[in-house]
Amino acid sequence: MSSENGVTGEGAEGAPPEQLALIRESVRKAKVPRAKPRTWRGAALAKQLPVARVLVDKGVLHLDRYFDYAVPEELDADAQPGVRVRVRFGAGRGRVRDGRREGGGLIDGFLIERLAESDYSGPLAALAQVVSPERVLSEELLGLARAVADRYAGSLADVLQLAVPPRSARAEQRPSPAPLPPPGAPQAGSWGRYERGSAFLESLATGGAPRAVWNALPGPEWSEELARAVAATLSSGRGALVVVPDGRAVARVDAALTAVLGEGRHAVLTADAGPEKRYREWLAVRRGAVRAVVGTRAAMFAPVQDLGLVALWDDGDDSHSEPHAPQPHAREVLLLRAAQDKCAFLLGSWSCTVEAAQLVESGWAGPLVASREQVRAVAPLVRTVGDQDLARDEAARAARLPTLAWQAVREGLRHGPVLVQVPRRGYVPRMACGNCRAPARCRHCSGPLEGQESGAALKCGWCGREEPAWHCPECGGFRLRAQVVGARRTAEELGRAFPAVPVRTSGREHVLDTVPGAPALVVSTPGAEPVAEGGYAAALLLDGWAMLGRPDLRAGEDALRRWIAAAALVRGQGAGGTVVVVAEPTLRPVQALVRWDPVGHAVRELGERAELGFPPVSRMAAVSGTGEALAGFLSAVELPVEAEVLGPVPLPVTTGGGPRRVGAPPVGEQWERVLVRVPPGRGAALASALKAAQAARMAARGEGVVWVRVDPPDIG
DNA sequence: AGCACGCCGACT
DNA sequence: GTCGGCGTGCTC
Repeated sequence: MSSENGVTGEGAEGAPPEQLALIRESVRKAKVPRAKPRTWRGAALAKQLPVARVLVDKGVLHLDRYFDYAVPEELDADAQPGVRVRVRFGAGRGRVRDGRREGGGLIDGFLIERLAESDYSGPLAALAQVVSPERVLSEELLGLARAVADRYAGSLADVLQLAVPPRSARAEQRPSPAPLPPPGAPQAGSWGRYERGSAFLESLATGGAPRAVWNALPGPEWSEELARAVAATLSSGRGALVVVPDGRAVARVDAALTAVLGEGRHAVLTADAGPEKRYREWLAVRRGAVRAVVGTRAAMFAPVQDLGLVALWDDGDDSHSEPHAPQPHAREVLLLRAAQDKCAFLLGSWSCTVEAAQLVESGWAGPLVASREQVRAVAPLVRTVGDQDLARDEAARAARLPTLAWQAVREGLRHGPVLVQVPRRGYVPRMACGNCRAPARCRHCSGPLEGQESGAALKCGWCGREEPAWHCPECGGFRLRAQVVGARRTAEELGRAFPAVPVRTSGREHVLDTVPGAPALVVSTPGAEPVAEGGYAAALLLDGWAMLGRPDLRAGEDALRRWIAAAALVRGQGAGGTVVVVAEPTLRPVQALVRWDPVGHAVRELGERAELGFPPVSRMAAVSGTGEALAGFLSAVELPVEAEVLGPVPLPVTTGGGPRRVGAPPVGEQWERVLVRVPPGRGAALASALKAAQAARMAARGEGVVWVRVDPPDIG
């Protein structure tokens, strides 16, 4: 070890650390060249490993650089890897005031590791404070955070902000309960309904790391099935983590875990628990007192010790997408965790995303599915009402309520509650074929065509090219129509049509958890459907057009997922359960609903995405900023050679007032956006290029900010 | 981002 | 000579 860089503990006999700055001050006055490293001669430093490598928590500024600090002797014991520290961080060589050296202000950081010496050639400042001896940042969590930062071209500090909850001293003071010994292996329960279900549980219980995409049968059993997978993993002596989309799902899995495991074996991590309780639960997990976790998306980082299983429910739900930078998706984070910890992976849903299908198609995960007979036995009968039916149906055109729907509701109400799903308001209409309703796409890059004012040319939402002579590649038609919105009124009319029956509503403001099994009309927006005791007798899914006409790539998948989520609450067709969907029966998502084949739908969708160069087969990133800032960024970034830049296109100007959209430019500023697309396998190269350019831009003080978003959710 | 350092023109 | 303009670059 070199005494040149000082921090070797060699100078313990000299001046106290505060005087270091004075020493350096006099050195400077003596005009010794500054390049020569000076020593911390005289500082009372830790005798072993006197250097602390620290991640300074200061936004995007540093982009994953560590800074070395000297460890004063009195902090030696507490300054362990993983603790929160405070350090002085600021410009210049520091001023001297009252005999103390003062850099910038005190800022927070994490102690990453202790070293014998630093590779930094200047003098080291001392750690100012160890905030608490609790080692919150484990090596695994750091590795995961780093992988997530790389995947999303974000900074480590940003990811750690998502991964480590704010400290609460009171929560730290309390001792966590003593860990319980592993439970015995559970029964397979209803996992026997799936072809390889029992084998999957067996593998978990014997320490294996199976990976599966699980297409769950409709009905309420899924939460118990998840709980049994957790129990099997615990019985192997390992920990397990379950991430679900919302508080209602957490409550279901929580109850199932209590039923299967008993009290005290699992923690619940949700954002709405309040900071102290949340940190207390998190600490119990970190300390190894609790080995099983269920929670919403922030729990994806839960520091479960000796992780044996990560499980995710309903990855198509967009609440799995973290809104804070760098906006990681729970599915991708859990994929990274499964790879890093070599643990089992379970991705379950009633429906199926293209990403899930890709995991199976690529061979990374196996399918966990029930036989067609099983599906037919538990799924409701699905019927459709398309345009032709509506055209023939004069009464329906007036009331917008088709006869078939009317009959299904009336018949259903004789046997129990009937669910009516109405879409939420607020999606942008885009252009589709007026004849067959296929979305109108750009012939160059397959982006969505956006309608201008009537008469004006169509323009691509991705590359900005005009389309002067569009015709439909599906049916040859060349009439366009904007997709229409609006359905709440239909439900109100429905309520008036059945005056003897109570109408209950469940939506954003007021979400019902369950409804009794008595006849009632239950009007709900997607995602807010209450569970009915004994299942709904029937469900009516209104305005499929609105759902399918949504601008983004996932319109079909999303519509199917929402329909299936509602239909999964309906009794099986053997028990008379019926679903009526008002949508064209020739459309692919509608057919998939009728056949109850979400996996087949996702597989076909995946094939198409591969052909068109869409994610998740290729990877995309969106970069946005003012025209000037964007141009500057694009001229500086060294993209992988395969990368394709689409655009720029102007973004809609954010207007003041009303709810601010996440990811929208500052109010009143005209921003532009490009999409960058790379082929399979080049995602990491793309992310690293974008990150490097961002970092260089910060250092060079480039004009204006650009936002980088890997896996943009709204690509048309 | 702050903040100090440094290399140029007008002042006691 | 030296006080201080803001252009550059660093922060352990």
